[in-house]
Formats: sequence, C-alpha cells, structure tokens
Amino acid sequence: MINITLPDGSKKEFEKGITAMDVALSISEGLARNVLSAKVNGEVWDSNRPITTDSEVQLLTWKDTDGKSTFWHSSAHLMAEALEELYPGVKFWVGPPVENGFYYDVDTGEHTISSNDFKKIEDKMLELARQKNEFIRKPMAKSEAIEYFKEKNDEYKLDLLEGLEDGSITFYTQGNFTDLCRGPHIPNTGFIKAAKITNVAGAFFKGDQSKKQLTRIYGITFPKQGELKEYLTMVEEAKQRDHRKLGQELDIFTFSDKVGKGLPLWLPKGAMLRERLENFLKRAQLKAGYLPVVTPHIGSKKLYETSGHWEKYGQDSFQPIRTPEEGEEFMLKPMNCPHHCEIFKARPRSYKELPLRLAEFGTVYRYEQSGELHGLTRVRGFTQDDAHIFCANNQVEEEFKKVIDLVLYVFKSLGFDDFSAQISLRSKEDRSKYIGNDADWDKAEEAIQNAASEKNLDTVIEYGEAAFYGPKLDFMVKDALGRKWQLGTIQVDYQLPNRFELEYVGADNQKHRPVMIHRAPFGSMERFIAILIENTAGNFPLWLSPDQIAILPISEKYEDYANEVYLELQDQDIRGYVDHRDEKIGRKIRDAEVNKVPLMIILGEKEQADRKVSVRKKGEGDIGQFSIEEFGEFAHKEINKNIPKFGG
RNA sequence: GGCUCUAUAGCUUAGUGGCAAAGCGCCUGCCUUGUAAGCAGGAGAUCUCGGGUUCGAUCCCCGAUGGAGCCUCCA
Repeated sequence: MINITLPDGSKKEFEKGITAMDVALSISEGLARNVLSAKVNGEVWDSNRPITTDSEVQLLTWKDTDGKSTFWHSSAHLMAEALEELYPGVKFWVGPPVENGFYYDVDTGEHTISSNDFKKIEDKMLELARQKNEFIRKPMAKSEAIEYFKEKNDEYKLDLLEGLEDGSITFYTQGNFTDLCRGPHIPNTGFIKAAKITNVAGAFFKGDQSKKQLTRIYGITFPKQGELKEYLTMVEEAKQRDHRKLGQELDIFTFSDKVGKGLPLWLPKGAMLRERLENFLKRAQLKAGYLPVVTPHIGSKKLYETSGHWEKYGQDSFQPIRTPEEGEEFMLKPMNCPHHCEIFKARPRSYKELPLRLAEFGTVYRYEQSGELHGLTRVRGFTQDDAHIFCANNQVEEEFKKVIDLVLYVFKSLGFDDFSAQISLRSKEDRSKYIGNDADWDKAEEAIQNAASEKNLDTVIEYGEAAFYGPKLDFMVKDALGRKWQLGTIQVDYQLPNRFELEYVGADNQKHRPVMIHRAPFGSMERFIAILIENTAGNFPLWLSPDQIAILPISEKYEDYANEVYLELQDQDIRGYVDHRDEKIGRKIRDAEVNKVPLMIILGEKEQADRKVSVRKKGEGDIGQFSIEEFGEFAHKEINKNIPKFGG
C-alpha cells in the first residue's frame, strides 16, 4: 500500500500502482470525468500513469494552467494526426502548448497550408477526437527510437533525439499517430470538443534564419463548444481596442506610404496628448533633479564609431548621410546617449555636480526590419523620454532606486497596474554581441538586482535580453491582444563612459570615471501611447482626454449662451468644443459618446434662463444641473483625481 | 529580411472576365430640435502600382509597394 497526499493535506491509502484517475474516482465520478492530468510530486503526469511510491497528488482540470497545457499539448498531437491523414508525408518538428492554445511546426513538403485548409483540418481533428482514442505512453530505447524515425526519413525528430538521453525517451500514440514526446497527455482525444485553427506562419527551424523555414500552425481547442464561442467573442472585443483602429477613429495618428513605413504622423489630437504626457513627466523630472538638454537629430558617424553603435548595428541601420564635401558622414541618431556623453565632456566636471541627470525627449531613428513594424508599438522614428544619469560608483544603486520610483510613479499615474519587471542580463552562451569587460558587467548586473530587490519588485530574469552595453531593468506591459511590450527601461552602463573617456574630478583631486544610467519611464512616446490607448480602450483619463467637454446646445437659439459657456470654461483651462451643427440633441450626444468625450454640457431654454449647465457623463448619463462656477470646480476635481503628486 | 494572408470612395465593407455598389463621413437644402443616429438631394473610385493571359481584366497569373499574423531581429 502507498500513501497519497492531496493538496488539502488529507491522506489516503491506496494500492501500489494506482493512477491519478483512480484517486479521482475515489473522490467522485464527476471529478474523474474532468481530470486532464495530475501533478505527482511536483511533476505533471498522465492521469493513467501508475504511481508506485508515497506521493503528493494534485488532480489537474481545465481550471489549472497545467491542466490546460496538457489539454493543448494533446490537441497539438491531435492536429498532427489530422495533418498526417490529410497531407501524407508531412514531417513534424515540435508542438508545444502556448498561452492561448498550441502550435505545431511542420514541414509540409510541396503542399502549402493556407487559411483555406483550416476548416478541413478542424473537421478532421473533431472527427478523430470523436473516436476517443487513448494516448498511450511507451518508454523507448534511444537506438530503437532512432531506428523508427530513420525509417520514416524524419530528419527533424532525429535532430531532436540527438539531444535526448537514453532512458528518458518516451513515445505517445493515439489512434494512428505516434510521436516522440515526453508527455503528459489527457486520457483520450474525446475530451476535445471544439477546435479552431487560428493562423499559420513561417518559423525558422530552431529559430535560425539560415535554416529551413517550417510552417507553424496555430490552433486552440476547448472541452466545450461554448468556450470556443466565448473565446472568439473575447478576441473580437480585444480587436476593438487595437490602437491602430482606435488611433485612426480618434484622430490620433496616421501613416502615409509616401512618408514611409514605420514613420508615424501625429494628428493634432495625438500631438496634444503627447504634449500633455511630456509635460507631466517634465514636471516630475524637474522635482527629481533632471536638467533638460536638446541635441540634433543627426550626428557624425565618428560619434557612433566611438560609442560602438556603428560596429554593432551600422550594417543594419539607416545608412550614413553624405555631405557635398568628401569624407563627411552623418548618421540619423539611433540613440541619444552619445550626444549626452559629449555634453558631459563639454567642460571639466566636479564630483560636486554628480549625479548629473541630463534629460531630453529625443527623437531617434532605427531601421527596424519591415516585418517587425507594428502600428505605434514598433516604428522607425520615435521619441524617447530619455535621460542619462552620470554618477559616481557609490551612487549607482541609490540613483537606480530613485529611477525605479519615478517609473512606478508614471505607471501608477496612468493606471498601468498590470506590468511585469524584467531583469535583462547577458546571454550565457553568446557573449560576442556585448562590449566591455566581465568585471563591469558583473558589477552592473549585481547593482540592478540589488536595487530591484530592495524596491520589492517582482522580477523575472531573462538572459540574452541585455543591451549591447549593459544590463537592463525593463517594465513590460501587455497590449490588447496579450503581446508583451517593453515600456519603461533602466540600464546601467560602464561601457560608454570608457569609450568616451568621461571623467570627473573627485574630492581627492584625482580623476575618476563616472557610471551612466540610461532610463526612459515611458520608453518611447509612440509605444507608450499605443499601450495607453489599448489599456483605456480610448477612454483616456480626463486630464489627457483630447476633448474634455462637448458643449451641446439644444438648438441654434442657444448658440450665444453656448459660446459664452465655452469661453468661460476655456479660461479655466478646460478644453473642448461647441457642437454647432444643425442636429437634434440626441444626435449630438451620440456623436460625443462615440468620440469618447468624457463630459457633455447640454444647454437649452432652462439652462439659459437660470444661467446653469446640464451635465452628462459619458457612459453614465445625466448627472444634473450646475452653475458654471460649480461645473468648473467639479471638472477640476475630476481632472486632478488621477494624478498623484510626485515625491510628496 | 523570411513564410502565409491581404489591398474596391476619406472610413467600413459588398460585388462581377463586358456602365463599380452600400452604410458612415463630406457638401446643399428642408426641419428647429431636451439626453445615444430627423428627412431629401448631391459630390466623391484610372477598383494600390507595373507587367502578362484575354477580343476584353477591378476580377485570372507574375512582380513591386502598403497592410495583417507569426518567425528572426531589436541600440
């Protein structure tokens, strides 16, 4: 007999060799019907795998992330089976579960899979699912496994086998499909009741651009039909928040083929929104001791040879601009830091000036690959809310923490509660893409981790994500479709001070080298505003809203009064417009609602007579009559509601 | 940059191997208005561009360009 401990702490005795499914059955049949897999001593297992020792067992269902993963991984196998039946000869690489569903990388040979094939694949999957084929696990000797795939002429699985140890290899079979797989899987294909192929994409074998491109087929499946419908509705709603759609509808930005791809044009409403955000940050930065600087959009190629940018990125960036004189070359600036280094160098610096914090909303240009451009989140010309802090070695951590405070202040003010902090370090394997010596890197990586932990940030560490000159602390936020984007970033840098030979005179009258901290709380205005649009679905907080009020006269008889109210409120720095159109009030309200104007003022006979305004809140409706003064106070209270003060 | 998909009026979309449609928006007129769409009329498109097939191409084929998704990349 063995002891099984359940998550609630209860213990039960079972016969040796029982399965998680048996455990489930001992609790209730209903539960057993929903068990997808089980966590046995921390490892996810098939629910029908025999348990032979005392174990902790957690039954996993659709509600558990690991249960979902099992479900989707099995669905990938089901899709593979369908593909093999429909397109004999296809070869498979890997088919993991992902956040929303699963994919399988396949080599389809001559046949190309397109969206026209989706229906066929889905139908075949469901047909196979209805057969309720069990997933059968079979341990396999490596030599045997190699033999099997040699026979199938499957170079991908053979490649995969190379990295696996003999003794740890298992095969899974369901119906007529057998795959090399470590599992686990759901009991049988019958659990899968709804299937949707979502898209196809090219994916390089092993992510290597020089290798063959496979077809990555994405899909999602559910244990109930209804859940698929719900999921599709959710995706549709997310699309409504897409900043590319809302940006156009709300007149925030546009693109033009003639101007060039990845080069956004900011429309008046968007430009004013940007300005407000800039002013908001400028105010906080002034308090935090930043000094503004301004530098040009281009810089001599020599500047970037010194900084290392030319060597690292020159080939892939916008090519140098040539002057009429021979031999003069300038680059569109890809970063502001080299310019700021030269400002530091403009005269001898004393330790008394440190930390020197130079800030600039600097527009930079980077030649991003065309396939990578995406609305405002990935563009070729963008403005960073950049600053560089030049400080002494012993000031790094303190300064770093102050920057974390500033970033958190910005995020909080704008309602970005759902972010993750990512520490980006060097790749462990490939160090060729970084400049500088190991000792400095270690120091910088340590400083970041210390600062982050002291600020109690919940961080994840990503190797290989560092900038070429130093490690970073990135603040990541998801867009409407669940994609992660880096917004705020803080980077410690020992390299550029070396390259630019930056120096300051210390208290000891000796020369010392400063350390640089690069930082941008927004990241870039473009990306930040894109995410802001998606987070708020275009319903900006009142202080940012392009139009705060819409003044809607009932008829043209009240035009004069409307204009009077408008001017009065404009005097009080409340922005908006009067809807002068010859339309019914219902229409004017509807248009203001659609344009997401937060406050509406309705003026007619009664209001004019009493010198009052009727106020309506977007999405809420009529909130009553105010005098003009009362409304001004009310509006200002609403405006200031969401902006906390920085630094107390 | 690669793979797959895609391109019709300012916007959203319909459509056909033989005069190109609708809704919204815009303009004009009528109506004179009370908390989410008043009525009528009108202007607006070499159907993204360049080739090819065809008697004839917006439609079929090839290429370019823009857009979408993903992969790679990302200072």
